[in-house]
Amino acid sequence: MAADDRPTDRRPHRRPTINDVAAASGVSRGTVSRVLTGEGYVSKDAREAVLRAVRKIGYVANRHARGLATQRSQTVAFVLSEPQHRLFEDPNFSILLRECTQELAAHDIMLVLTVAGTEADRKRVSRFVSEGGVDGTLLVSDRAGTSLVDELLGTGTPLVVCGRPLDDSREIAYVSADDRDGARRMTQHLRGSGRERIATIAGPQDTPGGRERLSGFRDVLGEVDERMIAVGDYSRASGEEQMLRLLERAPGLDAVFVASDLMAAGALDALHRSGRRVPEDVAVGGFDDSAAAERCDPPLTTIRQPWSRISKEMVRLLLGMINGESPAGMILPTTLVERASV
Amino acid sequence: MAADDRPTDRRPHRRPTINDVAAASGVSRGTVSRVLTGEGYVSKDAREAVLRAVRKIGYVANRHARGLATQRSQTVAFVLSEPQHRLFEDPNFSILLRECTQELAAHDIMLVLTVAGTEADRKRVSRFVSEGGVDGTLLVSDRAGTSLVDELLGTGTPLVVCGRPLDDSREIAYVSADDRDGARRMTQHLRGSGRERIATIAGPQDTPGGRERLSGFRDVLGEVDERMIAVGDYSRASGEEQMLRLLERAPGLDAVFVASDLMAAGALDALHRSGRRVPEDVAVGGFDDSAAAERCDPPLTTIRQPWSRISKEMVRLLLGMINGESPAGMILPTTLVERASV
DNA sequence: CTGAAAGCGCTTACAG
DNA sequence: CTGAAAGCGCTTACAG
Repeated sequence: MAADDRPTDRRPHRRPTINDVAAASGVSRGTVSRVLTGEGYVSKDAREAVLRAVRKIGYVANRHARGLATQRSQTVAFVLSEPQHRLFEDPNFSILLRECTQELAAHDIMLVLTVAGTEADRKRVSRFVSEGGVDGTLLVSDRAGTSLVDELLGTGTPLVVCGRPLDDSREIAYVSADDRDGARRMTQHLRGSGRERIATIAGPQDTPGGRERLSGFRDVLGEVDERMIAVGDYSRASGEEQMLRLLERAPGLDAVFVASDLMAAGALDALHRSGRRVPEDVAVGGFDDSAAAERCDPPLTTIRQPWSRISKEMVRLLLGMINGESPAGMILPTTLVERASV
Repeated sequence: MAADDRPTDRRPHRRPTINDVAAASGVSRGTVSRVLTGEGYVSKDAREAVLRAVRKIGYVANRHARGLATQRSQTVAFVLSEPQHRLFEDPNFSILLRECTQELAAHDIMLVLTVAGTEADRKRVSRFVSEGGVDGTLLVSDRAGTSLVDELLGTGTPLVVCGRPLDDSREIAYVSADDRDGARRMTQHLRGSGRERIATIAGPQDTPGGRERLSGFRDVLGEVDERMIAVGDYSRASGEEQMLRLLERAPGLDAVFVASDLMAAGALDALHRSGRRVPEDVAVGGFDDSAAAERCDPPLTTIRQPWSRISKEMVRLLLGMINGESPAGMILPTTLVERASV
């Protein structure tokens, strides 16, 4: 490559440092730092001179230098341990991410998202955290049982999990919707609408949500015929599939509680195809109140998770832990959203 | 809060440093660093002693210290400047993200994602980049005209944009599918199927893709009746809406090239509702080959963008620039995917 | 209110 | 092949 093949200003021109600011404003480095961090007393004159110099030379503090000196990165990781496609399917993640970003921004903390779908990803993420890249991490995962939680915990950095950890033997901070109570509510609602043969399509039984929602269902109905219980994997396709199985095993069912809206959408397809009218022949209750719920035909009666509140509490807990507080678990109430499927 | 309210090991126990490793392995700090970075010569004995010590005391290098010394963060940002919901709607982003993560991982570089939907977000992201938080950034945005590009460019850190920048007056690196040629291909395909009254629902005209695809359409048809041209905003709803407008203005149309699959899905709804059969009465061609394309009824004939290749080239360009190479633009070919809607 | 100095934990020529 | 030392760019007691 010829020398003049490279454009004029490609050479890595030196960024201004705090020394440049000090020189330009006629004060010491210490004083510059004090006005920038807002710590300690600085005279009005000095402050103004510094600020002017900063603006003039376009100074921005070096993140590594600051991090090294303060032992803080002012950054928090939002890690998604789900296989990636789920992130993009589930609108809940979107809300969670937005809310957490805003909440942290209010504390002048940067939020970076990392995806840890594969084992290699997980390794990289926990190394990133160990290295002090972030002050804490928010973990979003249904499979809280994976090694990631352990690795993250092992780094010694504060961790808050979204959703109830499967293994609660350790002292781990989390925020979760009250899945069990939500499931109870919906089941009661179905029964309250006069239904008597209520089935369920539960979520995966290796996830806390999957288990809790099934427990809630059982809480209300007591002893239930096992043929009325099917288990899906939260995907739309599995909702369809399991609905067909239920119809085969219990053609007379008149209601079904489906543990996620996405599966419920699949179940609706199956019901339509089998000639059932919803809600006339079969009532359908979902869970999540995702965007898909409204678009269903008929619009889905479902359980809303308080995502906004969940995000806020996650951030609050994490910031607390970063400042030395001990971890805690929080369970937040859900609400029933009535539409037309029951 | 009582003193014993805090659990036993909450105090921020000091992390081992390179000095601890040096002490434990009986060599100097310099030597430890050499084995860790892989630079310079180190005797086999020394290397093994160091590695043993590292493992024993669980040493992980401090990211800030290393970053300060090397002036590199070994991290790249993946910034999404779209309003967030789009990320979660568009499966293309998912692919792009996964591929970029993998590609960078091969170079031992961490990828962090940040969302810059609001103006405040954009400010925070560019500050993050200015501070040296990352060595370069991959920007995913259709509205490459926003201030974000300028701000990012202004930081002096390497930047590669996904999609062709609207304003190409600056020397900016980008990778894009050949939108114009893709649109040409599809239009030709529609004409090749015997259609004679071909309309289009274009994308937003303030996006490069929106413009290019319309240009491609025009390239093939030459002078076209402006009533055959509608403009949507890439959303499903707008596809439906614009299709209805087209049908009103040109009831005799027998084909429509829709600039995105999502809009095409909306257009299909409108066509069905108006009693048109697809493809018998009206042929529909999409763009993107998103997951939705296959699920359409009928499955959508569309243009596939080479996302995997795009990701690879973006990373390659970025790493090159980080190492001093000059920016470049790349345009990659698309392919026609035939399904049942034409 | 402010300067001088030590320190954060690494890397990297430079001698040897 | 390896140690001693300087340096990366900040922050923060400590004097004054």
